[in-house]
Amino acid sequence: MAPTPARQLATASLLDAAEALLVDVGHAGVTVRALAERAGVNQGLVHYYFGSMEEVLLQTLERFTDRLIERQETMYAGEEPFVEKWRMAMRYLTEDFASGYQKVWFELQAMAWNHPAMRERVAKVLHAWVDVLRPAFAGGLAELGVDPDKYPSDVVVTLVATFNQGVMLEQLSGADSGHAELLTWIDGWLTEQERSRDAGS
Amino acid sequence: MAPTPARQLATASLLDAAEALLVDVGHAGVTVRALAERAGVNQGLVHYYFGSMEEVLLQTLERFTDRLIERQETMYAGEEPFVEKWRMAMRYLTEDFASGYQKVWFELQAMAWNHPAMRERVAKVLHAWVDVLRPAFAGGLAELGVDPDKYPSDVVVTLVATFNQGVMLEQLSGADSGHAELLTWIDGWLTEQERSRDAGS
DNA sequence: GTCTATACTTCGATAGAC
DNA sequence: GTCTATCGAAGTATAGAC
Repeated sequence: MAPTPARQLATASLLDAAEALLVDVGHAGVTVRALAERAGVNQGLVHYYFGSMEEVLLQTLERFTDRLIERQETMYAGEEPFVEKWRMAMRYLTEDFASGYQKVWFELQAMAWNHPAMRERVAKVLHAWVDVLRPAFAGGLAELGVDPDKYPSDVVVTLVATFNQGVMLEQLSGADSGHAELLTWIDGWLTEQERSRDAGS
Repeated sequence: MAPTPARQLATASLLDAAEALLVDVGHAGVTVRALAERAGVNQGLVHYYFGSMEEVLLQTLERFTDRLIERQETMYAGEEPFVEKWRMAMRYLTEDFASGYQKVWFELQAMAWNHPAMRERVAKVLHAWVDVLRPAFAGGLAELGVDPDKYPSDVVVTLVATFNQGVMLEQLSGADSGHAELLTWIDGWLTEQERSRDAGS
């Protein structure tokens, strides 16, 4: 369909509303009626523009994960030193992301567990994440003087990516297993690596 | 109510059926009708014994997490050396647990994100997990000769607990970020620690 | 305790006026 | 494109026979 202004406005509002509902009441609460009310559009338009609720949810996942990947790429694309990027990513994980995106992301993942097409998309996002980390860490760890035989960059990347999912999940599930202390420890470890590298050069 | 044989049989069957449905179709598919059919009991009995669907789900969470905690405690309670326990836990995580419990556990967590009482219970389980790991790692890492100033046991515990959740989640979401390689690496690291400890004694 | 029948609600989806 | 009205399916829960 042509992206007429009306269409553009209505679909964007509905997708925004879908995300808002995921945050507030979870994916079970994303119904045609709730969606339309939240977006301030008529119920009939949900089917007029999307055809079905499933399509709304698929496009919500699509749009949201596009942004997720883009944000991740931007974070590691700058010219700052590697350690700064890592620190920024950790801060982002526990601050901005924790305050909303997190819930959207996990509700979408939960839907995907029982929906093959969504599942495939989620898997793609997780892989894309790792693909962004891989080159950044390969260069960054080497620059920090981390021994690649002792701590292979790909192993560290897997650990970091998996750990990230774990942190988000535990934040969402309401458990603090000591993440603040751990992230502080990582921060200290990074500082020490920098120090010993600078002293050695 | 008294735990009559009939009651015992029906409730256990229904809770078993609830777990089976969580695995097969997710928590949205756990309905009164599906539950009764799967358990082979009459629909009316669901309300007769539990009063409401919500109560069924609460008790499903309760019973399942009791088992989760118990299993975790058993795993670290034996007389085997610490490294053996850790290895066993890693194997359990990627083999037995991955083949069914995982889905139940995450569907229950997903329900809990939008349900305060369930959320509290999930948080308690995650904390109980860490509480089991803490003393085991405190003793185990020291015995392995890991420097507690460089790698504080509590930091390692947080990392392991959070990483575990991440592994389970990524397995469920269909992404292999390289967990096999990472777990192999950890295994090798443990072997090396053992070697250098034995050489030093 | 067990079972059937049914009341009541809410869901996704569609038809048709405007 | 927008809106109202409504259909049919599926959900929880309950009443009452057995």
